[in-house]
Amino acid sequence: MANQSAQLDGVFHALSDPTRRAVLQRLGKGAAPVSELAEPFEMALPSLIKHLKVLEDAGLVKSEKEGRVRTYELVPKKFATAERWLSDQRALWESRLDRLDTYLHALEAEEQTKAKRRS
Amino acid sequence: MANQSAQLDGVFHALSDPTRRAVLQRLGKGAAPVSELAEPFEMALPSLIKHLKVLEDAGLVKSEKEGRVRTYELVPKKFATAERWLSDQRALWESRLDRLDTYLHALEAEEQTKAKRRS
DNA sequence: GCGATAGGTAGCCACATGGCTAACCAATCG
DNA sequence: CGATTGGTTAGCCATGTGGCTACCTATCGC
Repeated sequence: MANQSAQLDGVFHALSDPTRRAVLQRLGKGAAPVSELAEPFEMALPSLIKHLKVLEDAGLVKSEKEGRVRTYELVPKKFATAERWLSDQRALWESRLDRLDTYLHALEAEEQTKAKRRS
Repeated sequence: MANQSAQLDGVFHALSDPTRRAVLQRLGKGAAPVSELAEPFEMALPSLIKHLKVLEDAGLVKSEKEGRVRTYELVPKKFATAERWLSDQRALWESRLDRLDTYLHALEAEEQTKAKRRS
């Protein structure tokens, strides 16, 4: 778990590009060689290969070469890094809103007490 | 929901920087003015303000100015955009793995049938 | 061995990003 | 009013990113 933050940088950056997200989406349906991954896009091969490198550096994807074909596949575990950060974040503000809610209810209850005293 | 993809670009890009994630984390505990958000960081004010702009452009955060103080607060709804993409992704490959699992079990069952036939 | 196929490298370019300083508002305070 | 405080704008710089073309390498099929 060394340098969680740097990992998040890489993962989120990798996800911030539509081409790369499309590649991931494709890989969600199963492993595929470079040529197949490249097929849906207009761009030149080297451009796509750069994207694949970004994804692999981020750890979202891994590849292996057999003969002249390199096959890529998803590393689902890595997605969890991002998901965890987001859900931790949500837990943070949700708990705050809960406390706020509790506080507001407490206030309201107090108001009612006062109202009764006044009546 | 116009141009989902461009939104994801912005959100994920905004999340890909440790400073910005730290700011979000801080805002998870409640709204805060610029000066308070800037306090934990070494960097010059204008640099941090750029980060705040990125966050606001991505829609993760909103701000309002009162007097000379600008207060920022979280827009939790926006996080859902990212979370949804990730969980959709996961649903995709999980269903695939399920099918694969089913397939493997089917294969195994068939093998056993054959084995019985052979015996 | 030779040509076709699959991929990879190098190097270029335009533009975006993240940092800075300096100078500039615009409220407040005394 | 004048100084201070809280932000903001402008503009500079180095580096990163995403695209390209051109060329190179390695395997495969015949």
